[in-house]
Amino acid sequence: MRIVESFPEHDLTARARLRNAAIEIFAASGFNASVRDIATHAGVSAGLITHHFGSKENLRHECDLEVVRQYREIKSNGVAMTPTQSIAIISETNEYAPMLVYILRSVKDGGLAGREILEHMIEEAIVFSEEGVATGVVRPSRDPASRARYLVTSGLGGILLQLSLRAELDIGKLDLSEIGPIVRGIVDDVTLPTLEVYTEGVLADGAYLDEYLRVAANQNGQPAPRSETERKK
Amino acid sequence: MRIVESFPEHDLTARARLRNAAIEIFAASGFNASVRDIATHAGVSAGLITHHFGSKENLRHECDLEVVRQYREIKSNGVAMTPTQSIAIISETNEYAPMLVYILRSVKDGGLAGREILEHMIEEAIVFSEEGVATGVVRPSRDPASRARYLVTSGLGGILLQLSLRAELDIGKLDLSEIGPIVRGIVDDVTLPTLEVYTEGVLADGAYLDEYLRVAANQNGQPAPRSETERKK
DNA sequence: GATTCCACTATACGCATGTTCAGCAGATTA
DNA sequence: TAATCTGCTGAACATGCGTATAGTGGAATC
Repeated sequence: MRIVESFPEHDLTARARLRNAAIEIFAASGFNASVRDIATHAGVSAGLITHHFGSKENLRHECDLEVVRQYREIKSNGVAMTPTQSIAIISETNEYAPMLVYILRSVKDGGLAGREILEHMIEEAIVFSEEGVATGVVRPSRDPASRARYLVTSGLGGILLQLSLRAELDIGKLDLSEIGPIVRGIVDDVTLPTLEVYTEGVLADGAYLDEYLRVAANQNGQPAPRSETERKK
Repeated sequence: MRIVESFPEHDLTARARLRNAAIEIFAASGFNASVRDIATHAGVSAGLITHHFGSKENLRHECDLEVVRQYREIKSNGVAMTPTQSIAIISETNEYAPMLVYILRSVKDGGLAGREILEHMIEEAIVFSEEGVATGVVRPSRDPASRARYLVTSGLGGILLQLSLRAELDIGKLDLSEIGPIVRGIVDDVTLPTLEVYTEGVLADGAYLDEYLRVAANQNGQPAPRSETERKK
């Protein structure tokens, strides 16, 4: 007996193995990796990729979907937390390394998977912040959505930047087994200053914030409202 | 009469015009732009680039040097400030758009110019923080160097991430005249949450920080000291 | 005025890429 | 057993890339 619908059910098909090989190569070598490299790594010929996926772009798209699915699956078991913590936890399981690096690369250059996961993290941060405010752990904000977006993008962006400096993400191949220690090193370095800033702030008093609020209140149309309209689209 | 040493003095030489065209194209289209595109934009043939610079890599290197030089020149007039403020100020002058985007792109993919400028910003943040502590504007930190690095990388990384989302930095050409408004929009959106976090923090009390300090003090060798040794290299 | 020099162009070479296509081997079907 | 189907291969094609090279025209030098 044979399975007619080839793809959605069990993922032991050659097609799925090909896609997983692609995820690994994309993670290790970046999204400019050649289809020949992917095919070689999967032990098949280059033409088979076109045969199964039609084009490299389609293959990339299916990798995106699969990676997002994996991420959601992992995340569904745990509680909502800060992106730094999520990355730290995921980086502890070596099996997740390809997915993790794929995601980081995708976030960095604005890929579909990266956008999706980033927005997911922001949504997560919003509810996490609301809950924290309700239980008295987190301070309320004048603009909770903006703060959530800021905290997520700066947290994740900072890690990405440090990763660019430590791992040579952009040049040549990357040994996926090295990514765990590197990420954990970054998280370690970042934890103390993050906690300091999150609990004590950086500025000694509220002069700058008060000044900004005063200016923003006076000019009702510049620049705070501009940022609001821009945020909507 | 003719100038023998062609390059360092006044920058009206064809070679310099070629390099400036390269900076503009790299900024508009990314570092994968072809030498033919650069040559066309400069109104010359592709072979001339090889003739003057030897290789595309060398051209890129000279662009890096020039952009860093321009950045230092602009910065030398002003006071040290946070990277977000620096970017905001530079983004207000349209003339600087190519340099600004070139820098942002270079930081994003770990280029020489990006690394140099990032380290420069961190050094700047350290002295700025020291001065602030001395005058009572900035709170002292348990690890000032780590905090400076954290603040710079998260600030700049966050802007880069938001830029990836708003401008299609990675796909196709970018209209350099649009970058000013986009960057200013990002800065506007980020200013309030930044000021909030910097003056009030995010967490309501010091429980998490105290807990971290207690754990770090107990295990003298893990993980805080690890991060110290890693930071040194 | 003849010669040398040099910025510059046009063409072409070698290479890597994504994709196409004719064909093959083995399982399935008749 | 014969026919069919299909996952798969190997070679080839078109394209875009960085670079090498031969050649040209006009200025500088003698």
